[in-house]
Amino acid sequence: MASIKDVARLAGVSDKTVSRVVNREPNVRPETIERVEVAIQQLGYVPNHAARLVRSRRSRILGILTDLVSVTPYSSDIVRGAQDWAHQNGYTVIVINTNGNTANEKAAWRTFQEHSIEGVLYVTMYHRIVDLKAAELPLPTIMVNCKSNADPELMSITPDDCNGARELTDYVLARGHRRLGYIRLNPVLFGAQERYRAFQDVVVEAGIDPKDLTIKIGMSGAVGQEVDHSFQVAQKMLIQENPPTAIICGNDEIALQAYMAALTLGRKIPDDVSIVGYDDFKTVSRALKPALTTAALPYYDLGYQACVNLVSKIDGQPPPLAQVKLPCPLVVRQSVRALDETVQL
Amino acid sequence: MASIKDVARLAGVSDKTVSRVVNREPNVRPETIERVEVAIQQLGYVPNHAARLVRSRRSRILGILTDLVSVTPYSSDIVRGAQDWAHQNGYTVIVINTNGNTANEKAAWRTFQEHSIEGVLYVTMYHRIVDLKAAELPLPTIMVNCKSNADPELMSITPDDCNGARELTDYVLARGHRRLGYIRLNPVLFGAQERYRAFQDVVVEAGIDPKDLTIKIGMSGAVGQEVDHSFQVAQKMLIQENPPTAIICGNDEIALQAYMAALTLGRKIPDDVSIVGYDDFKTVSRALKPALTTAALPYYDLGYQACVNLVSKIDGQPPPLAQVKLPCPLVVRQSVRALDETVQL
DNA sequence: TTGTATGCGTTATCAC
DNA sequence: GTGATAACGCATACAA
Repeated sequence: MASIKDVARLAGVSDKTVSRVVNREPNVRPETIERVEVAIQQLGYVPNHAARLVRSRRSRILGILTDLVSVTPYSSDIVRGAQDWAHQNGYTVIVINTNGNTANEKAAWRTFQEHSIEGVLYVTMYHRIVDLKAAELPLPTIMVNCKSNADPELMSITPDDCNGARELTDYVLARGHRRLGYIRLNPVLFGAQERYRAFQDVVVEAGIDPKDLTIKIGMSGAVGQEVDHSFQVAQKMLIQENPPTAIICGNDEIALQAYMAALTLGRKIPDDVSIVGYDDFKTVSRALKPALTTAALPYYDLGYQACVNLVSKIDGQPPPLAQVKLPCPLVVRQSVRALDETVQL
Repeated sequence: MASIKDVARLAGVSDKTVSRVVNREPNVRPETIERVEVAIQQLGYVPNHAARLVRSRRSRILGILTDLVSVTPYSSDIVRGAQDWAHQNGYTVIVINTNGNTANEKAAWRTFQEHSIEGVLYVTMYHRIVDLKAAELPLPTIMVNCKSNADPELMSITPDDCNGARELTDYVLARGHRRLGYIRLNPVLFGAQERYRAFQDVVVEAGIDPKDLTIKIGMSGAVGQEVDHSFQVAQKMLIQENPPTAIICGNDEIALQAYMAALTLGRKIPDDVSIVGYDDFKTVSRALKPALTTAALPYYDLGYQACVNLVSKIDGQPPPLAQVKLPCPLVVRQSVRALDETVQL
């Protein structure tokens, strides 16, 4: 590999002048720049990041720590968002997946330190609570899709499951539904709790009769190996006396099960029963017939915005807030029917 | 950050001795090792990768270049497989997503060079042909999920779509099906072509009457923005006179459409119609009722094995083969019915 | 506008 | 076994 000295020799200038050209520093005569650039071209010179880093201490590398990527394919959009921001802003990214294993996580932090990383995105694939403390972390860190109750100073960025679920429920109610089914996501998940609580709040505020509510758990078990009984749950719901006119599902995968259950029973969606999901897991939500109305998890933006906040903190600018929530926009498709005598939204 | 010198001073030894301990070189007295390690602990010393790299020229970093991660969520398992191998073997990985954009790709190669990367995994999210030439690449490279017709020397590792499709078709035929539907994946995709050709070959070899075959295209258009008409196609197939007893789908997403179509028409799977997919896209294949019989794309292994082959080449050991194919194992679930008078497999 | 001296944290070489 | 010294490729500070 050609070094800065080779370029200098070929261009007939000193190392420092080449350095100036490469780093676009001022005070170099245009014709010198030209000569240097020709030499760079000829030699195929590319600056050596390591050597640069030894002196300058700015690595322009961000670390991303992820846990269970294998389980939730779409959440890797968090990583994509972060990478996009990074590359648009001259940063490079090192991603390390721990598989939720503590030893791996420890090794990852060490690797980050070895590479003089400037800051870390601590990403979980499920929205959850992780009780880290800033003081225990060796590098500036932002939690993504998770947050710490132990340390309110620790920056975090999470989806606003609560508001998303409110809007979704509001939407269903606004279309005249009063007899509701709710199939809960694994209660272990923080997002599941928030969604469910929001649903409850809205339903109480709207004065829905509790007797008109059928609430069941669709998934349970440890994260990554849950058992899914939402198909059976949905079927039971549908064959009961006075079945719900709309079923709100904890996420899109449950909604898929509800679809299968309804179709198997010969029910039409949304004519016989309306269904909504959550996540906007596109391979499901867009593929279903009719396409699924749901709330979109802002994975990509989570990663992108996390970088913005993290780097602004590293650069010493105080970030707007320690705890940021990103909206989960309602995605209206065709799976909810407006009941008679109802004003269309 | 503590440096090797700080450790040396605290331990009362020279820099070089610390270096020896850190790198587990021989010829250090055990008690010296002990003293040094205590000092390392106390100072929280972590070796500086950049400084190390300036001297040693071995970065132990691998680069991964990906194209359209956003479109095919599961294919990011390629990256996961590669990362796992890397971390198990003391390597670090830098992933750069180009979004299929040429300018991004050029920038990525440059970034790789700046970081003195040892080798590159050129990963495509769809199985396809990319006509690169080894001589034009600045770093040792292996193509993953794609290959070059332009340069047979260029290493590649791809899924064996051809054999996977053969096995799948064989499986369906072995269960007594003779009237077959085939819904093709986007013919633009190389994998789609291989799968279709294999299907044709098997069907001819088995002496199936061409009149008993209904073959349609389910998806078309540019990669990443295709139009999906497989739902309609499947419905038409099912309402025709003498409908197929089994429908072979180009992939699992099409299979999902076929399921919806069948259920909407009140057909039972697999009693009225058997369905198989391809890919083993688990959010679909496992979620469907009944669960989908399909062939699994070996994404994870592709990434993992690519690293093995690439690094063995970098280390000067000749890799077994330039062009490696990995099997797509048949995943038997419940979506295919054995017709009467048929021996169970 | 350009060049020189020095040092970053580490490893390589060779001497003790 | 251990240590002194040079060298890696570049940036910083300062001199010319």
